[in-house]
Amino acid sequence: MYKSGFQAASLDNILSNANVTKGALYHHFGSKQELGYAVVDELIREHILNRWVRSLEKAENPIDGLLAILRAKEPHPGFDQRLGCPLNNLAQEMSPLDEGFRKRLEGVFREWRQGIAKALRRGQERGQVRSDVDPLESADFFIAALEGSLSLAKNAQDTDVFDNCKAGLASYLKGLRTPGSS
Amino acid sequence: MYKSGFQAASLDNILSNANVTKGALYHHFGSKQELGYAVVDELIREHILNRWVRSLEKAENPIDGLLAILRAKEPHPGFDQRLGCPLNNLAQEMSPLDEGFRKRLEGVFREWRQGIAKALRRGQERGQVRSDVDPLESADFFIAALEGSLSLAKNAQDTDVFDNCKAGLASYLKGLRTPGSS
DNA sequence: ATACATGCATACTGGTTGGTATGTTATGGA
DNA sequence: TCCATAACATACCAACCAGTATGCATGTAT
Repeated sequence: MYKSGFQAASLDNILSNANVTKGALYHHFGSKQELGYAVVDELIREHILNRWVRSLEKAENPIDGLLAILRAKEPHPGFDQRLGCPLNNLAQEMSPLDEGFRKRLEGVFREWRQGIAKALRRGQERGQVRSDVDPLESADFFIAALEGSLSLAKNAQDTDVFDNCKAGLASYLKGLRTPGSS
Repeated sequence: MYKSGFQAASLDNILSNANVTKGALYHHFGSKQELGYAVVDELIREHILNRWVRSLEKAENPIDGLLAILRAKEPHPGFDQRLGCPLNNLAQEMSPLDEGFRKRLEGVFREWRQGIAKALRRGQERGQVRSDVDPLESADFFIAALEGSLSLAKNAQDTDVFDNCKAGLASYLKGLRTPGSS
């Protein structure tokens, strides 16, 4: 139940949905908190790395790569558009309350950011990305704008808002290209 | 306690922090939910309207107005930077769970968006904003990027991230200006 | 002064939560 | 085959939650 948030999702609910009993859970995890940490480390982090970092390492052009991920933003199991981004959801909820969560989630954000920045830097070396672009700054802004777009879309339930935001994101990315390169 | 979220903030806690007893609360509100609705309608909505809509109506140049609000984003009582934006916090938490919350919060977002779009349109009439800009699209993207920036900053506890995002936001806004106008 | 409603305080309740104690089954080594 | 341990299941508990019942002031109209 990553619809109602971590705190509001009761263990009994989680357990019955997963067809697991409480004994089994507490045999593997010491507390609900530990379970949450494992979800961050093994599910959310893996998803971000797969989708944004590893995929960009193979891309020939970072900007085309980012645009492609953006376009394909729908079809991923368990990542419903109307429920927002699990990484940001958890971060918003738990960061002010639990330093362990905050540190883990911050780490994921940092890996994400570094992955994009690295790809942009490679793009600069290849002459695909404008040389006056600060890769880290652009990565931060891109992630912020994307997460914000997902947040608004989650709230609005209206595709218009998200389409507008996606258009804005796409044109931001295109503005990073070296002028005249496609 | 708008640090722990609406659900996690227990009534007993809220009441003791406000030096109010349960009898007094339930004399004025029928439920915790009603109290939450009132907070949205009378505190959060008012704040957004004051800061973003009414202030832009008076501005001579919408882009300068937005930049000024952005620069002054700190000193407002009750709106701690490290706790994020109350509007977005509540929206993230409650929108998927309570349609009443969602509708109210969506309304606030819509008024915000319309306020910015209207200001941009006025700027276009005055030749301050590029005429090929879609005001609604730009307003959506700006709000999304801003909320995303606040989210990341809340999580990172690191001013660098927010500074990067603010720089991105500012340069986005400046890109909306009519070329050669200031 | 009395009657009555409004505004507030306090004590309590039924239900839910994370967590635990204890019991049962499966597994694998000797 | 036997037994120790890991893997699970079930029943229970104390703490906490939103909400309520009841009591007590205070103000006001008659």
